[in-house]
Amino acid sequence: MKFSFKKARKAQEVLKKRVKLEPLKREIKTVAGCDLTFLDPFKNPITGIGAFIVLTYPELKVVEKVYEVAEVEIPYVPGFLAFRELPLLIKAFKKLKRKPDIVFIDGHGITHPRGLGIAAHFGVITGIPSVGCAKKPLFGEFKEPCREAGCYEPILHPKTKETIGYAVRLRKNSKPVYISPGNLITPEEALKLALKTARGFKLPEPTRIAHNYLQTVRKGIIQRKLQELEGKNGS
DNA sequence: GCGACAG
DNA sequence: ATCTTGTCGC
Repeated sequence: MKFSFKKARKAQEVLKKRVKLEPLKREIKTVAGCDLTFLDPFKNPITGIGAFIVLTYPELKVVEKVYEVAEVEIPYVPGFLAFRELPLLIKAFKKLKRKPDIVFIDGHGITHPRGLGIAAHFGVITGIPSVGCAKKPLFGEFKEPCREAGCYEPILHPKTKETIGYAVRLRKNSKPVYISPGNLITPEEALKLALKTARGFKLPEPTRIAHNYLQTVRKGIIQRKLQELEGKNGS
């Protein structure tokens, strides 16, 4: 059965009704970051690797890391990233022994054409508060933040003019990141959390550490494959 | 109709 | 979603 983007769109419209932009209910003690890459990202983006890391908050010390490998079936189409990446990310998430109080996801939360980017989608199906952190804008209107670290500008919904997220500069002269609530958090709380988990890099720590960890895992898997191949050939 | 388009 | 190398700004 072929994947239907028409049905996926319908699913997003239904799930969007379950997004709650309400203040956090619990004190944040742990923050997770996650990321997904492929063994061969540009030539053959099929074998995916998904990773989750858990950090203490506000100290930002790593307390757990997990990863999972699986074939990714659905192609990437802007606006439908969740259908491609969420199945593997959820698999990795289930391996965590300590469930985090909140999760940072690579990609948008509600700053999405149908209000349900991957971070909002994750938050709705897991019931865990989530924040979207994207490296490129997708939806909404905003002004360029000033060049200093900590500068930000609201991202406004084109029709309602409501604040749905923030373009935030976490490092001086770096490109901004695009922060928006996924679920069970307000735009202002998402902004505050992004600023408080920044450590002078372009990306907030949960996202940055998850990305670094995944790079290490990916290189390890490639090395291991090369070693196996070498043993067979006796070269 | 055209351009833009998270990872 | 990657890698490598060089260059530039802070």
